[in-house]
Amino acid sequence: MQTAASPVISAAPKTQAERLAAALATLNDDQRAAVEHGVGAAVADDHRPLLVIAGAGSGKTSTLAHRVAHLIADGVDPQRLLLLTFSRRAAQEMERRAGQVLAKVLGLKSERPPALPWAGTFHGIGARLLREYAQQIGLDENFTIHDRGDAEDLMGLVRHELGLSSTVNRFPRKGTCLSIYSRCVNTRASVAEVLKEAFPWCGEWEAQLKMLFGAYVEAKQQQNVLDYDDLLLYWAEMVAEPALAEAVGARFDHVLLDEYQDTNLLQASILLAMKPDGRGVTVVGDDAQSIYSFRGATVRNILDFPSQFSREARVVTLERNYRSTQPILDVSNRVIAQAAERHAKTLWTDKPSAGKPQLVLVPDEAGQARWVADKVLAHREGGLALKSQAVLFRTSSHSAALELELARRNIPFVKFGGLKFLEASHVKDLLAVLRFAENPRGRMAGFRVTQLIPGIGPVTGTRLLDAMDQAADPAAAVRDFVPPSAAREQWAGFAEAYAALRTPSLAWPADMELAMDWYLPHLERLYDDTSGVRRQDVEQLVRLAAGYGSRERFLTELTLDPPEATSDRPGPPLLDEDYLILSTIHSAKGQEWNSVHVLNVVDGCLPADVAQSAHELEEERRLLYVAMTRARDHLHLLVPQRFYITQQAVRGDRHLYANRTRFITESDLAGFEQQTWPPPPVQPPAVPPPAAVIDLRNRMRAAWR
DNA sequence: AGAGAACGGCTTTTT
DNA sequence: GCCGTTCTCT
Repeated sequence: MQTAASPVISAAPKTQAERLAAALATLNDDQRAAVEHGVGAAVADDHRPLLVIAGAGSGKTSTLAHRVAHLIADGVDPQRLLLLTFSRRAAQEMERRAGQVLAKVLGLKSERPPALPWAGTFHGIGARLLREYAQQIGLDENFTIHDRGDAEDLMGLVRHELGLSSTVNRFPRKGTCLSIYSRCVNTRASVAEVLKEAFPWCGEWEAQLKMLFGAYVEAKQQQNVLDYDDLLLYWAEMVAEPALAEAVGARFDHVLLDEYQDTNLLQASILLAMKPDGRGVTVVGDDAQSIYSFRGATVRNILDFPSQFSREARVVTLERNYRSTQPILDVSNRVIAQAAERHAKTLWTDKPSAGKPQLVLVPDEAGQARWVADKVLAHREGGLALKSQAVLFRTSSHSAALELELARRNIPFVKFGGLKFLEASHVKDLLAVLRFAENPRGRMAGFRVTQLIPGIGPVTGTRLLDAMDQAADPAAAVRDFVPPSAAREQWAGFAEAYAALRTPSLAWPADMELAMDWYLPHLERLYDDTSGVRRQDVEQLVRLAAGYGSRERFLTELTLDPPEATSDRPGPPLLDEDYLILSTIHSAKGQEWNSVHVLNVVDGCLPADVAQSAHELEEERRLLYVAMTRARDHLHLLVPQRFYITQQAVRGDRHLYANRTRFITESDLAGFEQQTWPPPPVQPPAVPPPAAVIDLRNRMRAAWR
């Protein structure tokens, strides 16, 4: 993006105005329009909200970072700048990039550019604001946060207590119940509407579900816990009060939101309540990349944005792509061109092309794994670091065969998405100990901890929690509790550890050592065959703990932003080590690599066979589009022709003959270099069909009859 | 009665 | 590999 060397650039700019001009010169006209909107004396009276439609690879992050830097250089206090991103990783990246621009513009040498204290995810910022305003909204500021697993377990418990687990016709499972509840909250729709739209097979249970959700909400309140949805819901309800909306809104001069296409109605209502006239609001997104509707996100937010505020928004569209070659854009554009409703745009580039993307037919998943591993190594020979290559897939399990192949060939990799570190039961165990100390009223954590002690089962565990509900001093209640005789000895140790963890003078991360000392013997006993790796995870957690200021911060931030890669491989790779990226398409959002492989580009995988409605299928199309547009120079789509189904044990192993994804039509094929691997034999060997099949397997069985 | 072992069924994507 | 149910042992 650097402009051609010119005499003006050759001398370092002296004044801030010159440095600012130099920074802006690196942007194209549309990007510059987005960066400068309403900033600076000339246009300072333009208070329209700003919508930036940013196509894939159009320099969105750079544009947003420049805008942030520009605002700060113009005098906006970084404390008064709210930057909402989709993930914490994205927030950190934005802070880093804005910092770089700022350092240049302000002419900083060794001083650090100002930090962005209010950059984070919707959920993370929500948690911070709610703790700060807790007293004003009748919340106990020491609340703990339930992750998806905890929330499901609590839902399951309430479901059981209401007698819904023993219904004759099966009542929806706890995970389904939570999904329905969550969708109601995030889309602001009634149970009836959500059932009709998204869970038609649960339609008969509307009345019971409402009762269940009421009891679930009460249980959360009694235990002083919030779930993910509550972080948005309480925030939204808070700013629905005019006085609080005014107070919270006035803290921020500018609100910038990234990935707006993946926000839901609840999030849009928060934004609207905080900034009803849209002044200082910037949202950036691409409706063609909306892939989170299963979480309640709606493309309507971005489509309707221009007319939501009391002032009409200004719309800037970024269509020039700086990432991919034209042949990659051509096939990607064709995939998305079929989409039903969108802000129409066609990406273009002047980046020189390096041949067509490949569409590779392989016999099966094992062949796919071998082909990809070969190609990855070939690219590395050609000078591409492993880190600049990625393998993307729709579903976490799709990479299983590839992971085996990579391990076999000693190709290091890190996998993003799928099962998280935090979902491993031993990690949950240890965190539950800390959470139970942080919030003694939290029954999910408490219950989990009690079950670790031999001789304590569900009944005794519940009895303890009931006793603690009545008690003024939780540690004393634990100490005085009389467990069954089988658990007497273990109990004393637990009571001691719990009391230590509740000591107010305890200085983090000493808690972590205490909790680990108590937990490790239980880990050895519970997971004797796998305790080695699990122990490493626990140690990893202890190391992680030192990076946080307090127990509360550690628990909150870990829940809201869990480490993304699991460590069943040897720990996080060292920074200087090279490794291949494996990622679900969802987790690949916003990223780019020099070479991208997409696995299982077949009907049933992409689109996933669970996607049935027209609306769901459209989202699958966008997923493929997102995957393809991650590639800079090389794109390889893999089509295994046979697909083994091992999960349905009913009939043993079966395989299906798969078809190329329906999103790439016959006429789209011209855009690809098609390859079949292994190459068909030059002269097909004429193997005559056997006259009679000799059934060796039967002989083997017969030998024992 | 309550704890713990054993078995059968199912598995998208994530803050 | 995990969840929920059923079976068995103390």
